Amino acid sequence: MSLADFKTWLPGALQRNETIIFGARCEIAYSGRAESHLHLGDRIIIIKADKTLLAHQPEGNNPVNHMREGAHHTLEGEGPLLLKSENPKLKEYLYTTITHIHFYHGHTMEDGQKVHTKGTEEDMSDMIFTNPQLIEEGFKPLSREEHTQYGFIDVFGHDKDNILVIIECKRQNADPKAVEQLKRYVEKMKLTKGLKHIRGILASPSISTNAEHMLKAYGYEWKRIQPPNYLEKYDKAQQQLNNY
Amino acid sequence: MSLADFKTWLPGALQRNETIIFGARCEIAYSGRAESHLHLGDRIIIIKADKTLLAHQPEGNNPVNHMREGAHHTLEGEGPLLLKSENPKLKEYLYTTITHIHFYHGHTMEDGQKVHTKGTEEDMSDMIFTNPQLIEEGFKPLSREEHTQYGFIDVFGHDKDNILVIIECKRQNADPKAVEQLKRYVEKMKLTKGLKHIRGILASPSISTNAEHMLKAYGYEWKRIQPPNYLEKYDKAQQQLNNY
DNA sequence: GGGGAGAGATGCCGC
DNA sequence: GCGGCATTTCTCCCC
Repeated sequence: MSLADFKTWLPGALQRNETIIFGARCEIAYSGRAESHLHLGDRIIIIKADKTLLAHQPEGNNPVNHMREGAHHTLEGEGPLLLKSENPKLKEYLYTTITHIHFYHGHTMEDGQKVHTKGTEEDMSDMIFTNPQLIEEGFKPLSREEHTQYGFIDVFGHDKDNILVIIECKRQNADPKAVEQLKRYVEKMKLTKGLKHIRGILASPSISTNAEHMLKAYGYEWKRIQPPNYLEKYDKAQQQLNNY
Repeated sequence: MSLADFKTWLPGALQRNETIIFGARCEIAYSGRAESHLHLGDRIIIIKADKTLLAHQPEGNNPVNHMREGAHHTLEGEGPLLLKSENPKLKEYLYTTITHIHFYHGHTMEDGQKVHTKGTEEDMSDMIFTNPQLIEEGFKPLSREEHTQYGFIDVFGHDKDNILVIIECKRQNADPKAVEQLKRYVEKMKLTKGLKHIRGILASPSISTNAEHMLKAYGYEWKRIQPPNYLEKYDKAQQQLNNY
Protein backbone atom coordinates (compact mmCIF):
# COMPACT_ATOMS: atom_id res chain seq x y z
CA MET A 1 0.00 0.00 0.00
CA SER A 2 1.73 3.13 -1.17
CA LEU A 3 1.39 6.73 -0.14
CA ALA A 4 0.24 7.51 -3.69
CA ASP A 5 -2.61 4.94 -3.50
CA PHE A 6 -3.69 6.36 -0.19
CA LYS A 7 -3.61 9.90 -1.51
CA THR A 8 -5.79 8.93 -4.43
CA TRP A 9 -8.23 7.04 -2.25
CA LEU A 10 -8.77 9.26 0.78
CA PRO A 11 -10.67 12.22 -0.71
CA GLY A 12 -13.42 9.95 -2.11
CA ALA A 13 -13.81 8.09 1.17
CA LEU A 14 -14.09 11.39 3.03
CA GLN A 15 -16.69 12.64 0.60
CA ARG A 16 -18.76 9.45 0.93
CA ASN A 17 -18.72 9.95 4.72
CA GLU A 18 -17.18 6.56 5.25
CA THR A 19 -15.69 5.49 8.52
CA ILE A 20 -11.99 5.59 7.65
CA ILE A 21 -9.21 3.74 9.38
CA PHE A 22 -5.57 3.61 8.55
CA GLY A 23 -2.30 2.59 10.11
CA ALA A 24 0.59 4.94 9.45
CA ARG A 25 4.07 5.87 10.52
CA CYS A 26 3.69 9.54 11.23
CA GLU A 27 4.56 12.62 13.21
CA ILE A 28 1.77 14.68 14.79
CA ALA A 29 1.56 18.32 15.84
CA TYR A 30 -1.46 19.84 17.54
CA SER A 31 -2.38 23.40 18.41
CA GLY A 32 -5.53 24.52 20.11
CA ARG A 33 -6.37 24.38 23.80
CA ALA A 34 -2.77 23.51 24.35
CA GLU A 35 0.10 22.59 22.08
CA SER A 36 1.60 19.18 21.63
CA HIS A 37 4.05 17.36 19.47
CA LEU A 38 4.63 13.67 18.90
CA HIS A 39 7.68 12.33 17.09
CA LEU A 40 7.69 9.66 14.40
CA GLY A 41 6.03 6.36 15.26
CA ASP A 42 3.29 3.92 14.23
CA ARG A 43 -0.27 4.99 14.93
CA ILE A 44 -3.82 4.17 14.06
CA ILE A 45 -5.91 6.98 12.75
CA ILE A 46 -9.68 6.96 12.51
CA ILE A 47 -11.77 9.54 10.72
CA LYS A 48 -15.46 9.05 11.36
CA ALA A 49 -18.50 9.92 9.28
CA ASP A 50 -18.91 13.15 11.27
CA LYS A 51 -15.25 14.02 10.57
CA THR A 52 -14.11 13.33 14.10
CA LEU A 53 -10.45 12.25 14.01
CA LEU A 54 -8.76 9.98 16.53
CA ALA A 55 -5.05 9.15 16.62
CA HIS A 56 -4.08 6.13 18.72
CA GLN A 57 -0.72 4.74 19.66
CA PRO A 58 -0.32 0.93 19.77
CA GLU A 59 -0.80 0.96 23.56
CA GLY A 60 -2.95 2.78 26.09
CA ASN A 61 -6.59 3.72 26.56
CA ASN A 62 -6.62 7.21 25.28
CA PRO A 63 -6.14 8.76 21.89
CA VAL A 64 -2.87 10.63 21.74
CA ASN A 65 -4.62 13.33 19.71
CA HIS A 66 -8.09 14.01 18.50
CA MET A 67 -10.15 16.48 16.55
CA ARG A 68 -13.82 16.94 17.14
CA GLU A 69 -16.82 16.60 14.89
CA GLY A 70 -16.78 18.83 11.86
CA ALA A 71 -13.06 19.14 11.28
CA HIS A 72 -11.90 19.58 7.71
CA HIS A 73 -9.30 17.13 6.42
CA THR A 74 -7.05 17.66 3.42
CA LEU A 75 -4.03 15.81 2.12
CA GLU A 76 -1.00 17.55 0.66
CA GLY A 77 2.43 16.65 -0.66
CA GLU A 78 3.97 13.54 -2.16
CA GLY A 79 7.12 12.48 -0.37
CA PRO A 80 5.85 12.48 3.10
CA LEU A 81 2.15 13.24 2.96
CA LEU A 82 0.75 16.02 5.11
CA LEU A 83 -2.73 15.45 6.48
CA LYS A 84 -4.13 18.78 7.61
CA SER A 85 -7.06 18.53 9.99
CA GLU A 86 -8.50 21.90 10.82
CA ASN A 87 -11.37 23.19 12.88
CA PRO A 88 -11.22 26.99 12.63
CA LYS A 89 -14.38 27.42 14.74
CA LEU A 90 -12.74 25.72 17.72
CA LYS A 91 -9.32 27.12 16.78
CA GLU A 92 -7.89 23.63 16.64
CA TYR A 93 -5.32 22.44 14.15
CA LEU A 94 -3.73 19.04 13.76
CA TYR A 95 -0.98 18.30 11.29
CA THR A 96 -0.01 14.71 10.59
CA THR A 97 3.10 14.07 8.54
CA ILE A 98 2.88 10.56 7.10
CA THR A 99 5.95 8.65 5.94
CA HIS A 100 4.41 5.16 5.58
CA ILE A 101 0.93 3.75 5.21
CA HIS A 102 0.63 0.26 6.72
CA PHE A 103 -2.99 -0.28 5.72
CA TYR A 104 -6.15 1.67 5.08
CA HIS A 105 -9.81 0.88 5.03
CA GLY A 106 -13.12 2.70 4.59
CA HIS A 107 -16.61 1.45 5.24
CA THR A 108 -20.07 2.97 5.31
CA MET A 109 -21.42 2.21 8.76
CA GLU A 110 -24.87 2.36 10.26
CA ASP A 111 -25.47 2.70 13.96
CA GLY A 112 -28.44 4.52 15.41
CA GLN A 113 -28.17 2.93 18.83
CA LYS A 114 -27.49 4.71 22.07
CA VAL A 115 -25.79 3.10 25.00
CA HIS A 116 -27.91 2.65 28.08
CA THR A 117 -26.08 2.86 31.38
CA LYS A 118 -27.37 1.78 34.74
CA GLY A 119 -26.11 2.48 38.21
CA THR A 120 -25.62 6.20 37.64
CA GLU A 121 -26.22 9.01 40.06
CA GLU A 122 -29.50 9.69 38.31
CA ASP A 123 -30.60 6.09 38.87
CA MET A 124 -29.77 6.57 42.52
CA SER A 125 -31.95 9.61 42.96
CA ASP A 126 -34.74 7.86 41.04
CA MET A 127 -34.48 4.96 43.46
CA ILE A 128 -34.61 7.22 46.50
CA PHE A 129 -37.55 9.13 45.10
CA THR A 130 -39.45 5.90 44.51
CA ASN A 131 -38.39 4.28 47.79
CA PRO A 132 -38.09 7.14 50.28
CA GLN A 133 -37.88 4.72 53.20
CA LEU A 134 -34.32 4.00 52.05
CA ILE A 135 -33.44 7.32 53.64
CA GLU A 136 -35.60 6.90 56.72
CA GLU A 137 -39.17 6.20 57.80
CA GLY A 138 -41.46 9.13 57.18
CA PHE A 139 -39.33 10.84 54.55
CA LYS A 140 -41.54 12.45 51.89
CA PRO A 141 -39.70 13.48 48.71
CA LEU A 142 -40.98 16.55 46.91
CA SER A 143 -38.69 16.90 43.94
CA ARG A 144 -36.02 14.99 42.10
CA GLU A 145 -33.10 16.15 39.97
CA GLU A 146 -34.52 19.60 39.53
CA HIS A 147 -33.00 22.90 38.68
CA THR A 148 -34.53 24.72 41.59
CA GLN A 149 -33.75 28.34 42.26
CA TYR A 150 -31.39 26.99 44.90
CA GLY A 151 -29.36 25.01 42.40
CA PHE A 152 -29.48 21.52 40.95
CA ILE A 153 -30.61 19.35 43.85
CA ASP A 154 -30.71 15.54 43.56
CA VAL A 155 -33.63 14.94 45.93
CA PHE A 156 -35.35 17.12 48.46
CA GLY A 157 -38.39 16.69 50.70
CA HIS A 158 -39.62 16.68 54.29
CA ASP A 159 -38.88 14.33 57.16
CA LYS A 160 -41.53 12.97 59.55
CA ASP A 161 -41.30 16.17 61.64
CA ASN A 162 -41.81 18.26 58.51
CA ILE A 163 -38.23 19.52 58.53
CA LEU A 164 -36.84 20.24 55.05
CA VAL A 165 -34.27 17.69 53.89
CA ILE A 166 -31.77 18.06 51.04
CA ILE A 167 -30.11 14.94 49.70
CA GLU A 168 -27.00 14.78 47.54
CA CYS A 169 -26.29 11.42 45.90
CA LYS A 170 -22.90 10.03 44.92
CA ARG A 171 -22.61 6.71 43.18
CA GLN A 172 -19.14 6.07 44.57
CA ASN A 173 -17.14 6.98 47.60
CA ALA A 174 -18.20 10.48 48.72
CA ASP A 175 -15.32 12.96 49.01
CA PRO A 176 -14.95 16.45 50.49
CA LYS A 177 -16.17 18.04 47.28
CA ALA A 178 -19.48 16.28 47.69
CA VAL A 179 -19.77 17.73 51.19
CA GLU A 180 -19.05 21.23 49.89
CA GLN A 181 -21.70 20.75 47.27
CA LEU A 182 -24.28 19.67 49.83
CA LYS A 183 -23.33 22.57 52.05
CA ARG A 184 -23.77 25.03 49.21
CA TYR A 185 -27.32 23.83 48.57
CA VAL A 186 -28.32 23.79 52.22
CA GLU A 187 -26.87 27.22 52.94
CA LYS A 188 -28.48 28.73 49.89
CA MET A 189 -31.88 27.28 50.64
CA LYS A 190 -31.67 28.36 54.29
CA LEU A 191 -30.95 31.89 53.16
CA THR A 192 -33.63 32.01 50.50
CA LYS A 193 -36.36 30.43 52.60
CA GLY A 194 -35.29 32.15 55.81
CA LEU A 195 -35.19 28.80 57.60
CA LYS A 196 -32.91 27.93 60.50
CA HIS A 197 -33.12 24.19 60.32
CA ILE A 198 -32.58 22.27 57.11
CA ARG A 199 -31.17 18.77 57.22
CA GLY A 200 -28.46 17.85 54.72
CA ILE A 201 -27.97 14.20 53.88
CA LEU A 202 -25.21 12.71 51.76
CA ALA A 203 -26.25 9.38 50.20
CA SER A 204 -23.47 7.14 48.88
CA PRO A 205 -22.15 3.59 49.16
CA SER A 206 -19.18 4.82 51.21
CA ILE A 207 -17.51 8.01 52.40
CA SER A 208 -13.90 9.17 52.75
CA THR A 209 -12.46 9.95 56.17
CA ASN A 210 -12.03 13.67 55.55
CA ALA A 211 -15.47 13.94 54.03
CA GLU A 212 -16.97 12.33 57.11
CA HIS A 213 -15.19 14.77 59.42
CA MET A 214 -16.35 17.74 57.38
CA LEU A 215 -19.87 16.39 57.30
CA LYS A 216 -19.96 16.14 61.08
CA ALA A 217 -18.40 19.55 61.53
CA TYR A 218 -21.16 21.05 59.39
CA GLY A 219 -23.86 19.08 61.19
CA TYR A 220 -24.96 17.02 58.22
CA GLU A 221 -25.69 13.32 57.98
CA TRP A 222 -24.57 10.37 55.89
CA LYS A 223 -26.74 7.52 54.71
CA ARG A 224 -25.27 4.44 53.08
CA ILE A 225 -27.09 3.77 49.83
CA GLN A 226 -25.98 1.32 47.14
CA PRO A 227 -26.54 2.48 43.56
CA PRO A 228 -29.16 0.24 41.95
CA ASN A 229 -28.68 -2.41 39.26
CA TYR A 230 -25.15 -3.37 39.96
CA LEU A 231 -24.00 -6.81 38.98
CA GLU A 232 -24.46 -9.52 41.53
CA LYS A 233 -20.71 -10.04 41.83
CA TYR A 234 -19.99 -6.32 42.03
CA ASP A 235 -22.61 -5.87 44.72
CA LYS A 236 -21.08 -8.60 46.79
CA ALA A 237 -17.62 -7.10 46.53
CA GLN A 238 -18.99 -3.72 47.56
CA GLN A 239 -20.87 -5.15 50.50
CA GLN A 240 -17.81 -6.95 51.79
CA LEU A 241 -15.83 -3.78 51.30
CA ASN A 242 -18.30 -1.77 53.29
CA ASN A 243 -19.03 -4.14 56.13
CA TYR A 244 -17.18 -2.37 58.85
CA MET B 1 -14.96 -11.72 5.06
CA SER B 2 -16.79 -14.36 7.00
CA LEU B 3 -17.25 -14.88 10.71
CA ALA B 4 -15.44 -18.19 10.31
CA ASP B 5 -12.38 -16.54 8.74
CA PHE B 6 -12.28 -14.00 11.53
CA LYS B 7 -12.60 -16.68 14.18
CA THR B 8 -9.66 -18.56 12.71
CA TRP B 9 -7.54 -15.45 12.39
CA LEU B 10 -8.05 -13.58 15.66
CA PRO B 11 -6.31 -15.88 18.18
CA GLY B 12 -3.03 -15.78 16.25
CA ALA B 13 -3.12 -12.00 15.92
CA LEU B 14 -3.79 -11.68 19.66
CA GLN B 15 -0.91 -13.97 20.45
CA ARG B 16 1.46 -12.04 18.22
CA ASN B 17 0.49 -8.84 20.09
CA GLU B 18 -0.60 -7.19 16.89
CA THR B 19 -2.65 -4.04 16.84
CA ILE B 20 -6.01 -5.42 15.75
CA ILE B 21 -8.80 -3.51 14.10
CA PHE B 22 -12.09 -4.73 12.82
CA GLY B 23 -15.44 -3.40 11.75
CA ALA B 24 -18.41 -5.41 12.93
CA ARG B 25 -22.13 -5.37 13.37
CA CYS B 26 -22.49 -6.21 17.02
CA GLU B 27 -24.23 -5.87 20.36
CA ILE B 28 -22.20 -4.90 23.42
CA ALA B 29 -22.76 -5.45 27.14
CA TYR B 30 -20.46 -4.10 29.85
CA SER B 31 -20.29 -4.71 33.58
CA GLY B 32 -17.83 -3.20 35.95
CA ARG B 33 -17.84 0.23 37.50
CA ALA B 34 -21.23 0.66 35.92
CA GLU B 35 -23.38 -1.45 33.64
CA SER B 36 -24.29 -0.69 30.10
CA HIS B 37 -25.90 -2.23 27.09
CA LEU B 38 -25.78 -1.26 23.44
CA HIS B 39 -28.08 -2.79 20.82
CA LEU B 40 -27.07 -4.04 17.40
CA GLY B 41 -25.19 -1.63 15.16
CA ASP B 42 -21.95 -1.11 13.22
CA ARG B 43 -18.85 -0.39 15.26
CA ILE B 44 -15.12 -0.31 15.01
CA ILE B 45 -13.25 -2.35 17.52
CA ILE B 46 -9.56 -1.99 18.27
CA ILE B 47 -7.52 -4.35 20.39
CA LYS B 48 -4.05 -3.02 21.04
CA ALA B 49 -0.77 -4.78 21.74
CA ASP B 50 -1.30 -4.30 25.47
CA LYS B 51 -4.80 -5.84 25.16
CA THR B 52 -6.62 -2.56 25.62
CA LEU B 53 -9.95 -2.73 23.76
CA LEU B 54 -11.82 0.22 22.30
CA ALA B 55 -15.28 0.11 20.74
CA HIS B 56 -16.25 3.10 18.62
CA GLN B 57 -19.49 4.03 16.96
CA PRO B 58 -19.34 5.69 13.51
CA GLU B 59 -19.76 9.11 15.11
CA GLY B 60 -18.57 10.93 18.20
CA ASN B 61 -15.32 11.49 20.06
CA ASN B 62 -15.50 8.88 22.70
CA PRO B 63 -15.40 5.13 22.68
CA VAL B 64 -18.78 3.72 23.52
CA ASN B 65 -17.04 1.02 25.53
CA HIS B 66 -13.52 0.18 26.49
CA MET B 67 -11.44 -2.30 28.45
CA ARG B 68 -8.10 -1.43 29.94
CA GLU B 69 -4.65 -2.84 29.46
CA GLY B 70 -4.33 -6.49 30.32
CA ALA B 71 -7.82 -7.70 29.51
CA HIS B 72 -8.17 -11.25 28.26
CA HIS B 73 -10.02 -11.76 25.00
CA THR B 74 -11.56 -15.01 23.79
CA LEU B 75 -13.88 -15.84 20.94
CA GLU B 76 -16.72 -18.34 21.27
CA GLY B 77 -19.59 -19.65 19.15
CA GLU B 78 -20.27 -19.93 15.42
CA GLY B 79 -23.56 -18.34 14.44
CA PRO B 80 -23.11 -15.03 16.06
CA LEU B 81 -19.63 -14.94 17.55
CA LEU B 82 -19.21 -13.98 21.18
CA LEU B 83 -16.08 -11.99 22.00
CA LYS B 84 -15.50 -12.16 25.74
CA SER B 85 -13.19 -9.49 27.10
CA GLU B 86 -12.49 -9.95 30.75
CA ASN B 87 -10.38 -8.23 33.37
CA PRO B 88 -11.05 -10.07 36.62
CA LYS B 89 -8.59 -7.91 38.57
CA LEU B 90 -10.60 -4.78 37.83
CA LYS B 91 -13.89 -6.71 37.93
CA GLU B 92 -14.68 -5.59 34.42
CA TYR B 93 -16.39 -7.69 31.78
CA LEU B 94 -17.32 -6.84 28.23
CA TYR B 95 -19.28 -9.16 25.97
CA THR B 96 -19.54 -8.40 22.27
CA THR B 97 -21.97 -10.44 20.20
CA ILE B 98 -20.91 -10.20 16.56
CA THR B 99 -23.31 -10.91 13.69
CA HIS B 100 -21.24 -9.53 10.78
CA ILE B 101 -17.60 -8.76 10.16
CA HIS B 102 -17.12 -5.91 7.68
CA PHE B 103 -13.33 -6.02 7.65
CA TYR B 104 -10.45 -6.93 9.89
CA HIS B 105 -6.80 -6.12 10.01
CA GLY B 106 -3.80 -6.76 12.24
CA HIS B 107 -0.41 -5.14 12.20
CA THR B 108 2.66 -5.17 14.38
CA MET B 109 3.29 -1.57 15.36
CA GLU B 110 6.23 0.23 16.90
CA ASP B 111 5.91 3.49 18.74
CA GLY B 112 8.12 4.47 21.64
CA GLN B 113 7.32 8.18 21.48
CA LYS B 114 5.68 10.24 24.15
CA VAL B 115 3.61 13.29 23.47
CA HIS B 116 4.87 16.57 24.86
CA THR B 117 2.24 19.11 25.87
CA LYS B 118 2.59 22.74 26.84
CA GLY B 119 0.12 25.17 28.32
CA THR B 120 -1.04 23.07 31.29
CA GLU B 121 -1.93 24.18 34.80
CA GLU B 122 1.47 23.02 35.95
CA ASP B 123 3.14 25.24 33.36
CA MET B 124 1.13 28.12 34.79
CA SER B 125 2.30 27.63 38.34
CA ASP B 126 5.85 27.20 37.07
CA MET B 127 5.54 30.50 35.27
CA ILE B 128 4.22 32.28 38.34
CA PHE B 129 6.94 30.79 40.49
CA THR B 130 9.59 31.97 38.06
CA ASN B 131 7.97 35.36 37.41
CA PRO B 132 6.30 36.33 40.69
CA GLN B 133 5.77 39.90 39.50
CA LEU B 134 2.98 38.50 37.31
CA ILE B 135 0.94 38.37 40.51
CA GLU B 136 2.16 41.69 41.89
CA GLU B 137 5.30 43.57 42.80
CA GLY B 138 6.95 42.23 45.91
CA PHE B 139 5.38 38.79 45.84
CA LYS B 140 7.84 36.18 47.08
CA PRO B 141 6.83 32.57 46.29
CA LEU B 142 7.86 29.95 48.82
CA SER B 143 6.59 26.76 47.35
CA ARG B 144 5.12 25.42 44.16
CA GLU B 145 2.73 22.54 43.50
CA GLU B 146 3.19 20.94 46.86
CA HIS B 147 1.14 18.46 48.76
CA THR B 148 1.18 20.44 51.95
CA GLN B 149 -0.73 19.35 54.99
CA TYR B 150 -3.32 21.86 53.83
CA GLY B 151 -3.87 20.12 50.51
CA PHE B 152 -2.37 20.43 47.08
CA ILE B 153 -1.57 24.13 46.72
CA ASP B 154 -0.43 25.48 43.35
CA VAL B 155 1.72 28.36 44.63
CA PHE B 156 2.05 30.01 47.98
CA GLY B 157 4.30 32.74 49.36
CA HIS B 158 4.38 36.19 50.99
CA ASP B 159 3.40 39.59 49.65
CA LYS B 160 5.45 42.76 50.12
CA ASP B 161 3.91 43.26 53.59
CA ASN B 162 4.81 39.70 54.53
CA ILE B 163 1.21 38.54 54.48
CA LEU B 164 0.78 34.90 53.48
CA VAL B 165 -0.69 34.44 49.98
CA ILE B 166 -2.25 31.30 48.54
CA ILE B 167 -2.68 31.08 44.77
CA GLU B 168 -4.89 28.68 42.89
CA CYS B 169 -4.26 28.41 39.13
CA LYS B 170 -6.77 27.48 36.44
CA ARG B 171 -5.76 27.28 32.82
CA GLN B 172 -9.27 28.05 31.64
CA ASN B 173 -12.26 30.02 32.80
CA ALA B 174 -12.37 29.81 36.61
CA ASP B 175 -15.68 28.48 37.97
CA PRO B 176 -17.29 28.36 41.43
CA LYS B 177 -15.57 25.08 42.18
CA ALA B 178 -12.21 26.78 41.83
CA VAL B 179 -13.31 29.38 44.38
CA GLU B 180 -14.42 26.67 46.81
CA GLN B 181 -11.06 25.00 46.36
CA LEU B 182 -9.19 28.20 47.13
CA LYS B 183 -11.41 28.84 50.13
CA ARG B 184 -10.75 25.38 51.52
CA TYR B 185 -6.99 25.93 51.39
CA VAL B 186 -7.11 29.41 52.89
CA GLU B 187 -9.46 28.41 55.71
CA LYS B 188 -7.47 25.34 56.55
CA MET B 189 -4.16 27.16 56.60
CA LYS B 190 -5.63 29.96 58.71
CA LEU B 191 -6.80 27.41 61.23
CA THR B 192 -3.57 25.44 61.31
CA LYS B 193 -1.25 28.42 61.46
CA GLY B 194 -3.52 30.43 63.73
CA LEU B 195 -3.38 33.37 61.34
CA LYS B 196 -6.13 35.92 60.84
CA HIS B 197 -5.08 37.32 57.51
CA ILE B 198 -4.25 35.13 54.56
CA ARG B 199 -4.80 36.40 51.05
CA GLY B 200 -6.36 34.07 48.52
CA ILE B 201 -5.73 34.72 44.85
CA LEU B 202 -7.32 32.94 41.91
CA ALA B 203 -5.14 33.11 38.79
CA SER B 204 -6.80 32.32 35.46
CA PRO B 205 -7.29 33.79 31.98
CA SER B 206 -10.93 34.53 32.79
CA ILE B 207 -13.56 33.96 35.47
CA SER B 208 -17.27 33.10 35.41
CA THR B 209 -19.81 35.58 36.78
CA ASN B 210 -20.85 33.42 39.71
CA ALA B 211 -17.29 32.61 40.59
CA GLU B 212 -16.44 36.31 40.69
CA HIS B 213 -19.35 37.05 43.03
CA MET B 214 -18.35 34.23 45.35
CA LEU B 215 -14.77 35.38 45.29
CA LYS B 216 -15.75 38.89 46.36
CA ALA B 217 -18.10 37.59 49.02
CA TYR B 218 -15.25 35.60 50.53
CA GLY B 219 -12.85 38.51 50.27
CA TYR B 220 -10.46 36.91 47.82
CA GLU B 221 -8.86 38.34 44.70
CA TRP B 222 -8.62 37.47 41.03
CA LYS B 223 -5.58 37.99 38.85
CA ARG B 224 -5.75 37.53 35.09
CA ILE B 225 -2.94 35.27 34.01
CA GLN B 226 -2.59 33.71 30.56
CA PRO B 227 -1.26 30.17 30.55
CA PRO B 228 2.12 30.11 28.84
CA ASN B 229 2.96 28.79 25.39
CA TYR B 230 -0.39 29.17 23.78
CA LEU B 231 -0.52 29.67 20.07
CA GLU B 232 -0.27 33.22 18.90
CA LYS B 233 -3.73 33.08 17.36
CA TYR B 234 -5.27 31.47 20.43
CA ASP B 235 -3.80 34.11 22.67
CA LYS B 236 -5.32 36.82 20.56
CA ALA B 237 -8.74 35.25 20.67
CA GLN B 238 -8.53 34.92 24.44
CA GLN B 239 -7.46 38.50 24.87
CA GLN B 240 -10.33 39.75 22.77
CA LEU B 241 -12.65 37.52 24.74
CA ASN B 242 -11.43 38.93 27.99
CA ASN B 243 -11.19 42.59 27.14
CA TYR B 244 -14.22 43.82 28.97
C1' DG C 1 1.87 -3.65 44.16
C1' DG C 2 -2.83 -2.55 45.61
C1' DG C 3 -6.09 0.67 47.60
C1' DG C 4 -7.59 5.13 48.93
C1' DA C 5 -8.08 10.09 48.41
C1' DG C 6 -7.85 14.40 46.11
C1' DA C 7 -7.58 17.06 41.89
C1' DG C 8 -8.12 17.57 36.93
C1' DA C 9 -10.16 17.18 32.35
C1' DT C 10 -13.86 16.39 29.39
C1' DG C 11 -18.50 15.70 27.90
C1' DC C 12 -23.31 16.55 28.39
C1' DC C 13 -27.42 18.84 29.35
C1' DG C 14 -30.34 22.63 30.25
C1' DC C 15 -31.00 27.53 30.31
C1' DG D 1 -22.69 30.35 24.42
C1' DC D 2 -22.22 29.62 29.28
C1' DG D 3 -22.87 27.57 33.52
C1' DG D 4 -23.39 23.53 36.27
C1' DC D 5 -22.66 18.81 37.23
C1' DA D 6 -21.22 13.87 36.43
C1' DT D 7 -17.56 10.51 35.20
C1' DT D 8 -15.99 3.08 32.78
C1' DT D 9 -10.74 9.22 35.22
C1' DC D 10 -5.80 10.14 36.72
C1' DT D 11 -2.12 10.38 39.63
C1' DC D 12 0.20 10.26 43.59
C1' DC D 13 0.99 8.71 48.07
C1' DC D 14 0.67 5.51 51.38
C1' DC D 15 0.52 1.02 53.33
